[in-house]
Amino acid sequence: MHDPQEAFVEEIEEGVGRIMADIGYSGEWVLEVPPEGMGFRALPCFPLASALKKAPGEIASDIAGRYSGDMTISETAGPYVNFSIGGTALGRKTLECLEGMGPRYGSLPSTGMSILLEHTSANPNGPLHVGRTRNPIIGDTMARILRFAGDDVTTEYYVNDVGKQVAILVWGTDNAPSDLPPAETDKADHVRVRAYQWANSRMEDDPAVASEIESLIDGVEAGDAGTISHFAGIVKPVLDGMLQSLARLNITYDSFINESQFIVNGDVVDVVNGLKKSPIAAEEDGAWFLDMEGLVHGRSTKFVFARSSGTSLYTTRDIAYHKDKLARAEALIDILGEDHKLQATQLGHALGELGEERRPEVVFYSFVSLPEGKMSTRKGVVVYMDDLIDEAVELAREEVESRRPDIDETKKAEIAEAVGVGAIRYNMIRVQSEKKIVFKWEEALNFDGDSAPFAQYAFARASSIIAKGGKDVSWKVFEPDNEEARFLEVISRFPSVVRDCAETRRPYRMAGYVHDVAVAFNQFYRDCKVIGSDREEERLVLVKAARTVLGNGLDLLGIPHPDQI
RNA sequence: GGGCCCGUGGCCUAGCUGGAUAGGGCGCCAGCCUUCUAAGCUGGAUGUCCGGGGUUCGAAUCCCCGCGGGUCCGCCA
Repeated sequence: MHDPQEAFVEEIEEGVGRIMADIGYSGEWVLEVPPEGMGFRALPCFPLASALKKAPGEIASDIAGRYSGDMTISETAGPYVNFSIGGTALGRKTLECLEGMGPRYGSLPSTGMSILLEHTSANPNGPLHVGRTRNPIIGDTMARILRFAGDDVTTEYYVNDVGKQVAILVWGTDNAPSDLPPAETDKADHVRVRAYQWANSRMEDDPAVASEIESLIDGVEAGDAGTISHFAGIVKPVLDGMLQSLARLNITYDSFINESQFIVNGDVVDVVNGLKKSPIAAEEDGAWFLDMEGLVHGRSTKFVFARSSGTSLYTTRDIAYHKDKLARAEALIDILGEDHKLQATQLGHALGELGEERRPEVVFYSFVSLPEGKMSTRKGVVVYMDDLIDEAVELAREEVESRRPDIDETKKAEIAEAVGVGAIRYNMIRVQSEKKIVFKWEEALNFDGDSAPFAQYAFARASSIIAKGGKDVSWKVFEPDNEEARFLEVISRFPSVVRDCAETRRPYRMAGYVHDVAVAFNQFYRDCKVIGSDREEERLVLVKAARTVLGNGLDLLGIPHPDQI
């Protein structure tokens, strides 16, 4: 019902399993997806050779000879047994799933698992820059995929409203002269980052400023209500500005939680007291730490959780936050930059010391840098996300202007926005998260090939054919010809790709699949005339299938897909 | 000094639980718009899979040693 490939895979696995028992092989074996044109699944027989004391080729032909299935057939190919699906069974099965699932094709049944996924959580001290964009894009895409794969997901933004960066922002906002260079927009994140940058340079020059900022932090740490609400008043507009930019990328959150909460409600004190009881806890000059000798590597293995001054640390608050999250969901996923790797393992051990069995699962990503080096909001060496979006939308706007002079201005603007935003999201998600990205304008603004516009364009083509068909296309199961079956094979992979992305927590693979579908559809478009052909009704169903899968795939990537582009 | 991640044609990238000719994309060259949107399609050139050892019937994939890049090892966040 959900996955057209499932029944075939099961039949092959059962059949092969029986043969393995018959020939007395109890070792490992796996089915793999063979290269293009060699069937549906393959069984390499090399691993069986030494156990059975026979040549792989001989074993392969033996297994192929013994195999029998209702829907699948086997064939020897040297040391491999290749399994193929007889006739058009896969195509028909795919059409059946499409008919049964309709617009939800690709989604998986509910797992009943509640997942709290924390992402972004950027300090609210200025506009998001391109480097900070990778986190929300990975997080939001992951959330969309997990939901589609049946998990019950809540996304959360942990607002750092009490840290040093924010204190610098607050001091700057309170003390900045009125003649600071004005921002190019009136968005609060852009306006107030000027005060933040100014405060940073003042702090470096003047120790008195540094100590004023320190005392602000102490006020918050002490749980002083006045200081906390003063902070909140300054942070709120900045955070709103950041959220506005994220919303433009179709990224929103189910929940927000303030870091200050854990100071105010006493959770941090509980964590500190709990950790002090740990057998690996120790005191040194009035500060408390966990000695993680043997658990972590580096110059120091001490994990400090209480300062000699008695105030808490970011990491301690983070432990309190994770305990809180653990109480709210069955599983936790955090999206973090690779610079947080050590902290994540320290956090895990600390939770263990507090008697917590579960651990947050972490998806790490490497940084996005500029060709000239690291980005820094403080130094102003940045490409702001807002500027990148504006630039992408503007470029898309010029494209639309020259390609589609026929449509009205509102429509053009809508398409430009969709293409610009899509290009950015696609470009940021398509690469495996552990690879670093060097930001280059020409790549970020690429509208050809392996890009969002490529897939959006295919979607629009599909939409336009259906519109031209003139009537509602209803799903139906029919006998596909060769070209059609080839296309349906790509469509049949969607549910298993969703499962793979969700289970391995690798959202970037969805981008690759969407690209494959667009390529397959473009070929189908070239080879198979739809409107006016004698297979018009059947082919319209395939176009609808393409539109459904492309649409759902783009939704999973958070990329808009207008019907015309 | 130590830990973790990355290193694939000029550029970006998939493949990495070892297996059938290393997939894509950008760029380059040559074609295709009286045919459902050419942001498309077809064909072509371009690869010491960072280097060296090892394990194996077989290594881009596993192990060891290097090299290059990233990142971390604060009573900062």
